[in-house]
Amino acid sequence: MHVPRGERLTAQDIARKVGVHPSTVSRALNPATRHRLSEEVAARILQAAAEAGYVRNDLAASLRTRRSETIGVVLPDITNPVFPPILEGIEAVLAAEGYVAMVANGGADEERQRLVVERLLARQVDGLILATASLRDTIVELCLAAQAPIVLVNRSEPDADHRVSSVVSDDMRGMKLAVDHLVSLGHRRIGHIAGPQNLSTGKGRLEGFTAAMKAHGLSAPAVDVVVAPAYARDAGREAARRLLERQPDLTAVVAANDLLAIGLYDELAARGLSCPDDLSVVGHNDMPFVDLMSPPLTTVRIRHREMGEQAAGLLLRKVRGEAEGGLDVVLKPDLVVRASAGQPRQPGTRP
Amino acid sequence: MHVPRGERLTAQDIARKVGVHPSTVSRALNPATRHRLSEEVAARILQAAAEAGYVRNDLAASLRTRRSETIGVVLPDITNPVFPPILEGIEAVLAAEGYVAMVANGGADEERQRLVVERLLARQVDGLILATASLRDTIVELCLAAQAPIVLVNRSEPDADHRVSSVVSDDMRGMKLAVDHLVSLGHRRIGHIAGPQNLSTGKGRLEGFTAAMKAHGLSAPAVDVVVAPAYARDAGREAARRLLERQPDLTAVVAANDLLAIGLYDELAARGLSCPDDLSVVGHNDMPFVDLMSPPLTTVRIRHREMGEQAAGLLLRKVRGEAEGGLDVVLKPDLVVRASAGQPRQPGTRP
DNA sequence: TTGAAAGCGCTAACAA
DNA sequence: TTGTTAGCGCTTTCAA
Repeated sequence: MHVPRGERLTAQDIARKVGVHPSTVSRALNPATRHRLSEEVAARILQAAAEAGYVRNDLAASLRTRRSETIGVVLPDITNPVFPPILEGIEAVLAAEGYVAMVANGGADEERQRLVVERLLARQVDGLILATASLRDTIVELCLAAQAPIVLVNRSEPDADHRVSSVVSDDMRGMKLAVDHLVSLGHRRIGHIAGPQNLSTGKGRLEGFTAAMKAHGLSAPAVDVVVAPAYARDAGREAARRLLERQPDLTAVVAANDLLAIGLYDELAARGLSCPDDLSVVGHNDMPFVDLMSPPLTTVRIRHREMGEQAAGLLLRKVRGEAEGGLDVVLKPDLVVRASAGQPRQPGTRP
Repeated sequence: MHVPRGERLTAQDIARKVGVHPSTVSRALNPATRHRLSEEVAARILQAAAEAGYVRNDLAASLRTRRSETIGVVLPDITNPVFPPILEGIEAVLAAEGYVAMVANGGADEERQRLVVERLLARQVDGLILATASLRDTIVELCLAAQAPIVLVNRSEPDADHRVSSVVSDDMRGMKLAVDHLVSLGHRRIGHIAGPQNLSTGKGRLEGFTAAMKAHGLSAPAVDVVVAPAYARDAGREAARRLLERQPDLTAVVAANDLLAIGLYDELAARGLSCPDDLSVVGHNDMPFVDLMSPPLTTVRIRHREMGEQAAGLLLRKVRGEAEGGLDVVLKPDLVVRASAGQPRQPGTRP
């Protein structure tokens, strides 16, 4: 065991210094109770505390008040480019309210996620923001059982019983934007590289794609869908390979995610095919720097920072008892037109 | 004020259930003291705790033990692509040791950073990892005064008195790799878009660039340096504009950072110039997806995840009193050759 | 091997 | 307006 470092000053020390009782110090330091003190005493305490460099022990305060002003954030993978802006949004809102974020990378493994959430709960977080992956998992159950306020971000619970709140993008609309754009360019044979079907975004976007195609009177075999097992570049490439083999007639593909679109780029390059001349591509997310790729990716933009802000705001309201039950926030995505989707190649030709 | 949610079980509750004293429960739950108990009692306690779903209140334990097993991580900007892998590395090492990370976005503002660090200190973090920006700031002083163990990551303290430890990349070597590569391609007139000179990476890389050029017998006016005020795309573009105006003879530019290199790409595109035909470009960091840009960026790779791992490991050793004073870890970078640097254009020509 | 007692530093009900 | 008292839930001597 290590030796604890230099003793810190306590409210007792300040009290002694000023000649008041510790509870008076506590009252002076808390803006909400300060007015119950004479201005003169409050001022003397504040000054003495500042002079001595006193810093309150928030742990002790939390133990007493049962509020830690700490929020747990569980991510599956911080290196996935969608999460940093979400985290930034969360952090900004929390900081403005005096809260801090305890961030834990849960990974994809359910068991490890359980552990992470339990550890956060043991640290008495006031609530949790879950950006974890799987659609119906035990983590939500765990939090619910612990009566911890939670908000899901970038995913939602499938069941309509609205036990939990979530902040998501409108995937139906997103896919409609993508498909409408391609159809307006003249495409009729459009494929979809879908995301994992155990994720709400994977399922929702597939649904949105199908609905949008149907709205244009388009259906199989003009349509083909392949499911990628993960939102990852290599999974996208592998899915693209299967899709292009199965349906060489396709003139355009909508990917459920920019990473998958990049995998599709890889496969096109490997086949010596050109985008958009041989195949038009539309992604989803508008993650950073996709405007710099060759060709710049046309994609559906999700405002991730705002997602994080909304999630943190919603959670804080729950923590304070101002919001109850399952309240969903749905953000509107936009289409960002760049250069990866163009007119279809000559009808009937195959690349 | 919100109503505290459902009461949680305490060690007392478990003690009552099993018919032992709370301190016995504590001993059973702690693997380090469990052996001092009869196996039978320990087993009964463990089972009762598991059955009842007991979760220890870590806050109370921390208050008593003066160890929070929590590490504060201060970042200037989580959306900067270098930080997610660093954070991932930190988080992985901490998690393996039972620690969690409290992450706070400090921003660039010193005052706000102070606040953030103070808040973390108040929460009794056992130590801090600072990835914050400025070279000589008050934040380090603040931590030192509070006697909090700290490790700097991706920056170091300039003064050689080695008060603090840091984990950095070997920028001298990184710039040498970049310059050697360009020189071997035939370049003689090479410019540098330097990073902010109040950051150790900005300063170090400029130094490395100058030294590497000198080693080849190259100096002004074959050399020109322009300083970007921030590691950002637009700052890079603006710096590139100044550099290209001032020195149209340059055939190659080394950027102190990939973001700056991207800004340079932007400026080249705006001028209708081609990379690498008109100008060769080498970046620094190898951030995700620069291999997908057009042209794929030749750059110096830094192993950011490992930086995070090393920083966390080093800090944990300090927290445990196993490491003292200023211990620096320097990681070796590599050159990743892609397509943004080629042979120089015809000598004497200007693009 | 287990229990008893004390206290980490703070806040909040209650008293004065 | 301020002090007194008690206790948040845990761990850790000390004693048995």
